Amino acid sequence: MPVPAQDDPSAPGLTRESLAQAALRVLERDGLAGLSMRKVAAEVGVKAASLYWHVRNKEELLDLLNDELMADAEPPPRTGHWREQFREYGLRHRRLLLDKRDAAKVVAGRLAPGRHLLGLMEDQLDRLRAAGFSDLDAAMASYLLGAYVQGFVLQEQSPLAAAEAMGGGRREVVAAAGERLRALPPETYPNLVALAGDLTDPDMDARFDFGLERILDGLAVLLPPDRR
Amino acid sequence: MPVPAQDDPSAPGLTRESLAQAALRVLERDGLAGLSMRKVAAEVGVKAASLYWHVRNKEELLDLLNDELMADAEPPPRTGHWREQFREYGLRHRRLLLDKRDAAKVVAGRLAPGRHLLGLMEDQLDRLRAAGFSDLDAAMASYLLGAYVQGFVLQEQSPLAAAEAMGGGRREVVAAAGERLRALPPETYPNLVALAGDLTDPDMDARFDFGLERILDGLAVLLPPDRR
DNA sequence: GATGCTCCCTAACGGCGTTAGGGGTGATGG
DNA sequence: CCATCACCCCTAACGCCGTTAGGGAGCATC
Repeated sequence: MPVPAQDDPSAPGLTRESLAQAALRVLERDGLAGLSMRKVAAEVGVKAASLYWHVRNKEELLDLLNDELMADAEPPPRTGHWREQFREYGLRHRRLLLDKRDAAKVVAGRLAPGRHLLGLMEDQLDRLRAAGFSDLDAAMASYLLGAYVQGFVLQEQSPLAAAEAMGGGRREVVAAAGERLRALPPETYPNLVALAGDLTDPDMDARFDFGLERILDGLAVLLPPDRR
Repeated sequence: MPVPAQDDPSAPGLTRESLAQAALRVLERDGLAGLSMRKVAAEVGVKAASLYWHVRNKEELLDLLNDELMADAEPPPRTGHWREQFREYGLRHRRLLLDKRDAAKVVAGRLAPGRHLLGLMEDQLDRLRAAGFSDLDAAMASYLLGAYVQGFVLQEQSPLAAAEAMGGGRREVVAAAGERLRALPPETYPNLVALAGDLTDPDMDARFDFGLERILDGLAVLLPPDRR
């Protein structure tokens, strides 16, 4: 059988980019735990060992995937108050991580920023400085927002992972967590029992907004009053 | 809750707790990627299959490890301003995740809180309510702090993972990241180039404090002026 | 026609999580 | 005193994984 795979007539041979896109398809289908070199290879009609011609190892492929995840990101419109723009950055970043399956886990603890993210950081820093933040404050604020979004989405998606492990959807898992809190002995955990409803409120949008507004309020303090 | 003796692998029977402690030792020695059922079993002088008598699967062992990581946590002294106490909570949480290798990755995206963390949450909520926060705000604030700390430490530890992959220590990796930023084309990335020093400042304590103070400022706004 | 580069292959290594099924040990109870 | 049975660990194996060694086909260059 000397005939090579026929799957894509426009295929220009494998590229690092086409590998990243294939990895993204596997990620959305099988999740991060199901993403293997063999599956990515099969996705592009090739055997696993062939990937190592284009990529040093799996870690490097995940770096490419990391950048690919940011490919769709678009900076918010450059109009209105800095606060509005910065908030929109946070909202879009979260939305991006939520949209692709396990995206937060892929991004988590990865150092290399990748071209797409670099562009976003550049733009964000530019706006922060224009808003009146000092160089150091702008750098710190950017890092702060990134840490919050990443930590939040990571926690946000954890019930989803638990949901597919056992039966049931996301809502059932969260409701079960609430029941577990309510079932605690009230004499040793009075606050957890009393606040079980608030702690397991499934409206994650509102919860994210809460933290985002707190951060925005905290950052505003750094500006001279006339620029807040 | 039985508390068995310290690590004598042969004398006592295995318990879930001794497994958690063994897993913690393997984690500190080999990191999360090197933590396997076979190694944990060897750590307690047993074969891998035997673990499945005490634990449903690896995921459940990681849940135990997650709780074990929180075992040393102590709530801050209950004196002084709420702000001081809440800040201390953040500092201690970060310190805990930094102290044990890969702790942030173990905790990341894990749903089950575990006994130790439940106790801390209970205490933290109690203080927030005592400080004057509404039930909902207290729950939200607790979640906000958790998300920030987790996201921050996860990013903070990523250069460390990269450092052990290639040669060099943490500082060299961070310095190399700074050089990479400085080497970008200044006409398309003027802000990244200009702020390279601030963005890769290795003083992570200061960077963490910055975000923490912003969050505290943001939370203070929610209180009536006389309780801030 | 030979050389050498590119890009994919087969085959294999050691390690992984997990399961099936078996054996020994000690308490229980007839 | 012996049968039973729950407990706890074992061997062996399955199918998956990341990664490497070495080979071969196609193609451009000399």
